[in-house]
Amino acid sequence: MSSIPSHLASPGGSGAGAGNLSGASSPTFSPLYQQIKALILHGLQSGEWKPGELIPSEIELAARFKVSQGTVRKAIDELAAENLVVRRQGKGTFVATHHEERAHFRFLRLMPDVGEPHNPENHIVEVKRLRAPADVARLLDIKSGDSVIFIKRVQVFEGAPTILEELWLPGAIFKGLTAERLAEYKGPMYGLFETEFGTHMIRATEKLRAVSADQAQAQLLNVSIDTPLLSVERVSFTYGDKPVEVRRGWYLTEGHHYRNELS
Amino acid sequence: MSSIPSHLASPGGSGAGAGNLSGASSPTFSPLYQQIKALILHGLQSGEWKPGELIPSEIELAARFKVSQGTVRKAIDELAAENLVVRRQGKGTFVATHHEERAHFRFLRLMPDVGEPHNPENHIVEVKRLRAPADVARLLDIKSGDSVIFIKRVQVFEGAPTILEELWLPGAIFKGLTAERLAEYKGPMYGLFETEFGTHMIRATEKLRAVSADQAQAQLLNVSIDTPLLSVERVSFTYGDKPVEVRRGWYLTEGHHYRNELS
DNA sequence: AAGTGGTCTAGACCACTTT
DNA sequence: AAGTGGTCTAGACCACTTC
Repeated sequence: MSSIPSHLASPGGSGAGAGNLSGASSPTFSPLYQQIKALILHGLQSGEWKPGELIPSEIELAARFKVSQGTVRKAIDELAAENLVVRRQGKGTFVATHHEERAHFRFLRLMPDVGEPHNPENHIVEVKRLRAPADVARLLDIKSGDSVIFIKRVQVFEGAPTILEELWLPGAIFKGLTAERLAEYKGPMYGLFETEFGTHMIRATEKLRAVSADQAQAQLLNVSIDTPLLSVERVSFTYGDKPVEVRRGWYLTEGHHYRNELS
Repeated sequence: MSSIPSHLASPGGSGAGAGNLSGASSPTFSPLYQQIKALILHGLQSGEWKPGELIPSEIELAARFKVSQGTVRKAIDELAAENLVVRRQGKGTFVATHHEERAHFRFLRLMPDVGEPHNPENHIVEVKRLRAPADVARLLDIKSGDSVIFIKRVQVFEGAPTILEELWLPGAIFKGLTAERLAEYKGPMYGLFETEFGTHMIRATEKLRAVSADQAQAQLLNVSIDTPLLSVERVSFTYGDKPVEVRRGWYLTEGHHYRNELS
């Protein structure tokens, strides 16, 4: 099912001079490598190459798209910079996956104040289907009242309950997700989403606040009411900037902190 | 500091071991463009080109370093990706500066929940010299007891006190910094550091926690005691990963949030 | 030995800015 | 018109991995 891309309208390019400026209005150009990038992105989005798999070599892509290897290289360079693919010298270029040590801590920012980061235990508190509240629906870009999966869980670090999270997932995508499947799954939840539901998270936005633990939160985290908690509201996106998860977390930050790098 | 920046041109001695290009495999090698990047970085660090200034063109740098323009380009690409320089087509490549709208919100992550971000008013509470406590000294990579400048300030957004900050700066670098100068200065403090003290921040690490306001903090922020505050501990670095600021902030997050992008 | 990504070069042309 | 960064090409060679 190799889709031969339609002709790329290249403004530049040496040799065959296709570059035209004489047209009255040239509203949009994009560089050739951006068009190539979009084509590769489409291959990722459509599932032509799945997470963990090898994509065609630069030379092969260059031949397929009828451009030079250097142009393919620049396209892949950007995809690699965005963590969508991973280059491995001598082996090839792979679709990024959450089933890697490398990706584990990209979305888990809570670190122990001393010592090495550890993988949390996962305690599922509740899983149910319900109709999306207005605020969640807006964030997920679905209609208010559409079916969503609601998950409540507690993550335990070294025996201490530390993170309480509530997740809302679009029911249309995550149909069939059960508490049992979640409970038995080892590793990051994004790995499960990727493997079982074909939905690969690529980026997220977060809003952080300091709040006081209410009665229910205090009980689940085994602290007293009004303990300060770090509130983290996350919206995660898959290819095409499509939102696929709303996650509200409350982090206990005694002995842990949320790390961030500014550059 | 004792090197002569203007004679980077001769390839013979530059880089100490970076001499030949066609070199056989040696224990340590770095790609040419990384060596060029290091040389340009040295020009930035040594003050040969100051923030806001134009650096030599790619062609000129290529001639100076005796490499191709493409190699210089790749070196500058990385520097631009790290926000150390800014490329402007048709004009040239400029040293990054904090005196730009563009940079203003790179280190100010607190955003209003609704509406556009606004520039805060700056209220200096206290400025004094003192001896570095052990924890601050460790973070600043100086000796405990060395002179540091201590600054306490409150930032006011739209009339509401929102951020309380305490800064520790190495006395050796920020000699002569006074409350008056701070109070009268408009714009981001990093702009002042850059212009008046020749110290340009390039990156920072932060640790975030949720805490309860103590008596003094509550009073300065005009909230009741035990109000949850977002605690932000920042260490800022200049060229060469040298720490030059420790900043401890307490953010009021009612009506504001700390935004973060994960990718 | 063959295939992959990584580096480096040289040259061409384009888009943008200033002179 | 001249200079700058931006794009694109073609070819060479290197380093790493696998066969």
